[in-house]
Amino acid sequence: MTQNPDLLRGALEPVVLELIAAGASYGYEIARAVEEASGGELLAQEGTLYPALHRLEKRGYLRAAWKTSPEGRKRKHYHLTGAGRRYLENLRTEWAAFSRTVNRILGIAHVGIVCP
Amino acid sequence: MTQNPDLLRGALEPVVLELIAAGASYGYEIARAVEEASGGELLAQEGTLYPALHRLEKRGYLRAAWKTSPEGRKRKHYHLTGAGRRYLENLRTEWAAFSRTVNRILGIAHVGIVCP
DNA sequence: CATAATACATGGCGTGGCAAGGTATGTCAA
DNA sequence: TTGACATACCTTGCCACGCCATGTATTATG
Repeated sequence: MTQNPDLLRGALEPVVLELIAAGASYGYEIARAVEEASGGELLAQEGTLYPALHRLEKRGYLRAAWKTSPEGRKRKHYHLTGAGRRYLENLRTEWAAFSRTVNRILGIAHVGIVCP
Repeated sequence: MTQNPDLLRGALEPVVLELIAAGASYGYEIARAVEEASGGELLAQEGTLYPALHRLEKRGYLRAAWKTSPEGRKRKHYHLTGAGRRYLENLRTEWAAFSRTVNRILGIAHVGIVCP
């Protein structure tokens, strides 16, 4: 697991938004999705994730709604707004360019189409 | 140019160390090297770079020596220590794993050997 | 002689991850 | 039943660090 907090700072937003776009809906589920999607490499601590969701909501990229699960648990469900989808697309582009640049400088394998 | 400070946080150290390992030596030169190596994508502001160099020196990854250029300017030249080389290698590995994971989640092109 | 480029440095601001702690409910085994 | 555990939300304080602004010198240039 990556234990350097500074790495997560640049990637948490796009990852969270991406997973919500992919169907993860409420906080606890999103936290699990981050772990699972990263093969345990990424960990979104609760004290990190919940404030992040609130920020994204406040900025208009997410909308939230309280619902009750079949088992009777209250959950706050998030979904992307239109602005959120556009923002995610921007973050994706930004991250792709950035990681490509850093990889190149660090001499890490080229980002490219994998041989068929 | 990436204008998101949070991205730089996770990558500044490895990039700076890498460029010093590649021959960049003093602050001003390193700042230029960051710009040039990234094709203008990355920018190490002086208020960011100098403290970063001081931190790396304090942690024992860099050693510094004042010299005077042929034109008579004072420059603080840095070079990697043994620990610095090992640290850079760790950072490289960490970054490679991290960026690979995030790229996969964001659905960005696979990292792999480019077709010959 | 003024302006720009070179070269170093620092202080205050704001952001945000993390540790720690808090509240509440459902499930399940002993 | 009770106690432990998973689920599910939240917040506060700490600290690290990038950025902006500013300061100080020296050399080069027009």
